[in-house]
Amino acid sequence: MTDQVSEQTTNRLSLYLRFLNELEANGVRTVSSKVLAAEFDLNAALIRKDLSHFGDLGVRGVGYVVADLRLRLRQILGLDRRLNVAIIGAGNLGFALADYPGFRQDGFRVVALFDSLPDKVGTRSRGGILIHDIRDLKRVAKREGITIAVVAVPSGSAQIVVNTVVDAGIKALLNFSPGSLRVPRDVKLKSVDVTVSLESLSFFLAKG
Amino acid sequence: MTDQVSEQTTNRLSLYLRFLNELEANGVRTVSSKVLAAEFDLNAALIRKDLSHFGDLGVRGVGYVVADLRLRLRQILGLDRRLNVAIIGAGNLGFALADYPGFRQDGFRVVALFDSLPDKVGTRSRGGILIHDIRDLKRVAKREGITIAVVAVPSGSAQIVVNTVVDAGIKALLNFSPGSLRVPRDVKLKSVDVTVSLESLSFFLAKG
DNA sequence: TTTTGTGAAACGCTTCACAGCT
DNA sequence: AGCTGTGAAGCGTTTCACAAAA
Repeated sequence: MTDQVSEQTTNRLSLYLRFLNELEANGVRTVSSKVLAAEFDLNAALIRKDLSHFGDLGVRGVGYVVADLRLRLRQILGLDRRLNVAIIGAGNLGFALADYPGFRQDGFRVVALFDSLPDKVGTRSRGGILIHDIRDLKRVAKREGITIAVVAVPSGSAQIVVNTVVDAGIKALLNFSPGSLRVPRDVKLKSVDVTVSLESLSFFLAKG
Repeated sequence: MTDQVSEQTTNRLSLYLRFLNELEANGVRTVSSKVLAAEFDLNAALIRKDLSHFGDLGVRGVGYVVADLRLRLRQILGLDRRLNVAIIGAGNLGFALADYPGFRQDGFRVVALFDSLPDKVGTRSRGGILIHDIRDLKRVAKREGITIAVVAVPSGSAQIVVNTVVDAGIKALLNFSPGSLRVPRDVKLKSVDVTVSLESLSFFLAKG
């Protein structure tokens, strides 16, 4: 078990977990790979393969016990502990993310905002998150136990900000700035590129 | 040419285009697949394959003429015309996206916000985008020539909103709400799931 | 009988390697 | 000589199909 798990598999584990949360809330006891497959428009064998990476989680003839699988997935995804998140960039997007209620549910806690503008430093988001000076990132990250940084700054300063984050010892980054960014191999960078997504939609429209 | 182009290829075309914009601004005349490959940490053959789907865009012994390739990519991606975008959900994220300056650059124009809350309808975003009643979506979409909708509403109302968007005749959707959504086969739905991204980072941290 | 777990087959994407053009 | 365009090989992911378990 736990050989090498692909990114696509881990992304799907997240989706399964979300659905299991719903099922448990609705009092559903067990669920089969077939039901999961229907929910996500996937092949049932794929779901069984995804889960089989982590041991024999199911029961033949029955399916998966919702409560057990849910707990196990939370463990696998590392959600069975607090994850403290910093948001870099106190612009519109940074504020929106800082106050996004979806995070709290899943064990993520936004504990600090960072910006370089003196006017912003010391003030708070609507939700009450304090804005720190980006120069204090390393110190605050240590003190607050920040393990994930969300980068929401203009593309011009993205690489410098990423370097600062890496230097602060943070190993996991979610980036919203457009453009190519470099990180050391032991650091994980995930990027959300809204322009790329929109242009992909435009391509779809253009080709009929 | 133009057989079946994968999503991954179209996503990369977007990246190439962004870099070509930079190169042209810097007065660079030609670029090779090798240079593009270095910029994006890809294999040069992959870049040539991506581009070869659309005809013989390069010159042997020389590379690609920056200005020509840039124009051709804009055409291929359908960016050689105005693309009018509606944002559904006038919350923090909706506002942030509505006023995001990156869109305007690429030919995307956010022409309307929509919400269901009477207090919001009739007011404007900081950037001046008018908030319409979601019930007027079909009418406004027709009038304004909206071809892309960005869905930024709470997950509970996402499917209903998506149905409304589809009913308004919009064929391309970018969704920011978590959860599975259904659209007809002739409609393209792209989803950005921030929770899935964060959980994927958490998995990375958890496994060391 | 139902449903999992899993080798083997199928598929799709990426890389290799080189012919062909400038 | 340099670089593209591309068939073939390589590789990773998904699907098939079935033995094994409840």
